[in-house]
Amino acid sequence: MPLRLYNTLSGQKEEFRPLVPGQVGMYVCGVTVYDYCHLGHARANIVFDVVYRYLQYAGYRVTYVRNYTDVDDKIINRANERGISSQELAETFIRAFDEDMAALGLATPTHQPKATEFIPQIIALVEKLIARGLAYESAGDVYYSVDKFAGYLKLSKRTMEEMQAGARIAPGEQKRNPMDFALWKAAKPGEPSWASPWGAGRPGWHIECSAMSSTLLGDSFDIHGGGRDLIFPHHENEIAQSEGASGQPFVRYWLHNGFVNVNQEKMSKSLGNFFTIRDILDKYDAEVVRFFILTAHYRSPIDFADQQLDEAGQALARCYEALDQAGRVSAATGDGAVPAELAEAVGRLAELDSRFREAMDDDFNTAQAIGHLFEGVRALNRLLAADSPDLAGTIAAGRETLLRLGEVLGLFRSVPADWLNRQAQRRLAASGLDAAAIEALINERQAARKERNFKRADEIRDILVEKGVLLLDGPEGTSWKLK
RNA sequence: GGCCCCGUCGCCAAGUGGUAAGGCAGAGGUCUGCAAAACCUCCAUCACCAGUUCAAAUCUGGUCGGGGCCUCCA
Repeated sequence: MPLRLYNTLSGQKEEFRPLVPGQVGMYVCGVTVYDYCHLGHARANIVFDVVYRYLQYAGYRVTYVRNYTDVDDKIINRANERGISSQELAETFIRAFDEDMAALGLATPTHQPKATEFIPQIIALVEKLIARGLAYESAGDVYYSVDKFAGYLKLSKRTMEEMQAGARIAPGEQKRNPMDFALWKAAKPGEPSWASPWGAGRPGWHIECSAMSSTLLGDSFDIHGGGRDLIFPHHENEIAQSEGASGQPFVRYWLHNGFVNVNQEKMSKSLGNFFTIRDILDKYDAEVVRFFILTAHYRSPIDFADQQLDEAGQALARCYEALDQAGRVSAATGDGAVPAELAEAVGRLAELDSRFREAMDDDFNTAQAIGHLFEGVRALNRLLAADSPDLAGTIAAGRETLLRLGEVLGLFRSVPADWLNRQAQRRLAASGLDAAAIEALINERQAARKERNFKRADEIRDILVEKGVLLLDGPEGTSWKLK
């Protein structure tokens, strides 16, 4: 079954046919580096990380470009507030972004260009747009003349009339049409600037992406991604710039991820209801965050709530428990015979890869793919419960499959026992309980059990249960975990 | 105001014409001295109304409810 993906441009799912068979060029709008990233950035980047991983798993050679926009009004303003240079500010937050993405387990893109490294290409692009009559200079600024580009608003599917209401001309701007947008801004005192044919200045917002994508991927490429909120104006303007300059179709497939909501409302800086990635990773395991994000389809909104993250942690633990158990099964010694009642479970595991691909081929339906992984986990647990040496080979193969598919989603990448242990530590720290005191009670209970004083043993269990501590009696003694 | 999206079990969430995946929580059972984990069994007719169709959660119209975009934003 071919890969199908939802193209914002056409408004429907389409079969994916890359420009060059077997290869994919993909550009994702990164961040404007003026602050720490929030959960919304985490979602966008995780979603496209999975797209990147899956395309590779499906056999494509992928060139993945994710940019840093490191020159912009917001950066300049923030830098001025802090009394540092915008370059210094940008570098600080580029570093922070890199750390956050690494913490979330993202694969590194093929290229991570910075806008300020592409100033010559940006200037050349603006010159080309002027030469083609699509842009005009006005008092040191250069604006894109949107009514000269026939395809304008084809991505956001609006009309100029609909947009006019919200269009504004900011003080100091010399636009012919309120909808025109700046390609180049004349330098004001104290701003970073570069020499250009129109005097000292700096790029406008959208142009850097057109310049970087065409340089690194060509005038036409396969996939362009970003958050929904970038559809207008950012991506619309990119299309106008890139297609206006090259005369070629810019992007074949536009992919946009949905928002992260908090209490049913969009999380955004203007509403002040955002959580930074750092805030979240302080409280939750990075893989739990990734898992949570991938349990919803990428185009749907997701509502962030503690309860959801806790449940995601429980669910992920179920996977790691099974992987841990499966990893402990010693090498096959039997003849590999499968009892009839386990044939279904074995079949599940055998089909897992194709089911997973089927889900992912349907517009990267990670929610469904994860559903299949859980069926795999159950099947694996069934085989483990049978406790038969004959099944060791099958269990090992099933475990390998789960790990391989998990890797495509960026999941199951820890040593299971380590992950489970880390979770336990994290919860213990959060609970404020004293591990030594718990251990002491466990020792007392062990002594009681030895004397077959089950009354006292159960009392101790009850005491600990009340504190949220569960005792686990195993062949190698008693361990414990938090409820 | 214009345009658009959504409303599926207690919670989360797939499914977009052929009779409801999965996770969490819950109930019963197996296992266990007792527990936990695991396994087995059970647990929804898809906001409402009216249509189209042999057949609708899935299509059409309407009602109610929630959200987004139109301005910087993943």
